[in-house]
Amino acid sequence: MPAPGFIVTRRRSAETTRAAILEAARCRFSREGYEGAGVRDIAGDAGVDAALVSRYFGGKDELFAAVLELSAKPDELFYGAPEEFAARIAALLVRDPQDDAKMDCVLIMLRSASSPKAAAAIRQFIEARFYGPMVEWLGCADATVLSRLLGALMMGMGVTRAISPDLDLDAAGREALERKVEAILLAMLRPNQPVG
Amino acid sequence: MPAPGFIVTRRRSAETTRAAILEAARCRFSREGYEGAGVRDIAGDAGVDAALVSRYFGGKDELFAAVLELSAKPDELFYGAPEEFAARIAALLVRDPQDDAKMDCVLIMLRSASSPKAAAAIRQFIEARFYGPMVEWLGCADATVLSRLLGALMMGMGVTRAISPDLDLDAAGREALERKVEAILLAMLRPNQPVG
DNA sequence: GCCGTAAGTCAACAATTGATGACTTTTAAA
DNA sequence: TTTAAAAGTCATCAATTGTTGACTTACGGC
Repeated sequence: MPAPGFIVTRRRSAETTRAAILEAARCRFSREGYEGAGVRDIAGDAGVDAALVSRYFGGKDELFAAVLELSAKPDELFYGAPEEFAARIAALLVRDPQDDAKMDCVLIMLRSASSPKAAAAIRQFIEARFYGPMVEWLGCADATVLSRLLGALMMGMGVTRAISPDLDLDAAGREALERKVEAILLAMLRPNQPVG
Repeated sequence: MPAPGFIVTRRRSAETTRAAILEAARCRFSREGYEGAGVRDIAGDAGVDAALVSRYFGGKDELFAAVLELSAKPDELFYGAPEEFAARIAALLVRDPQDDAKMDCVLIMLRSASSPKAAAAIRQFIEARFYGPMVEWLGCADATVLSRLLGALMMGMGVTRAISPDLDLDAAGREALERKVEAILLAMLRPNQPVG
């Protein structure tokens, strides 16, 4: 806490502010999408001038691509045995707080999918960093087809929670939904077993 | 085809142009979302001046709400026995052309969910015209919870096809995916039967 | 045929957007 | 301490947004 009359100011460092902009952009993009998030808002959150965004990243497009690259952590999603995967992802989709960074890439994708400017970056990112690792983890013959099904449920839950974070359910309802999501995920991975 | 020197012009009618604006707006909103679709674009598609949008509907917000109200045809989605429902919806989600009006409400919802301006209208619409009829059709005890699961898969497929209409699959892959979606839908509705 | 009114057009508005170049401040090496 | 480059700020640009008011055109009852 500085004495009265003094102000706290961050030490000037290109790397630090670059990271601050990236973090603020990740937050804004995941909440408001590519179109909705303004460069001034992002810069404001990062505590820097809006001009620095264009300076450091070349433009909003490149910033968006950089955020996608940053928030791409598929190894945090696709691993483990089917049972463990189903339980973990179900908890992530239903229970986890919305601002959890793990789901950010999904949120960013779906919130920006309708923007023509972001579409190119989105498509490339999805294929390389979402479906790709998913298919590799699945490993089975129809992995590509199956990945669309899995991805749809994950993105769909993302949309649903984006619209209303508590899913318009009480605690018991969310608990029940988490069980259902877990069962369905497992059913997708093991098509020959009952869901119940 | 009019002779050279003559132009075709629509007969002046408030009702007709109102409908034309609504149709153009439905199309644009479902493709570009609330923020992405401009009033000038919509008016251009409808073949009228942009000023008429504000004139007839009061503003972009009200136009959006009117489009939601227009494209709300839940009775075209939620009916039939589980087997028939699963087959029909699977075809709709995987096979149908993207510009089919039946899925427009889903597309509009997900493409505009991130816009604060449209969020209020979206939430109200979803509850009243999507989850409501779905829960009523389901009829079972945990219908509300189940509706979130069903809705998530439907919206997720919508997002997926919004990003790449052909799902990045060949014809055989789409056929296989449609079977999988059908099986999963049925599994959601009948949790005690195997998926295979 | 005339004319009031509804329907449509046009120009312009204020606000916001992303981006740029000139300028000032800080930093760290010499 | 000096100084040159890096880092940050500011004012401003051009484009686009939704919206409004004044104007012009076309329709239908008299």
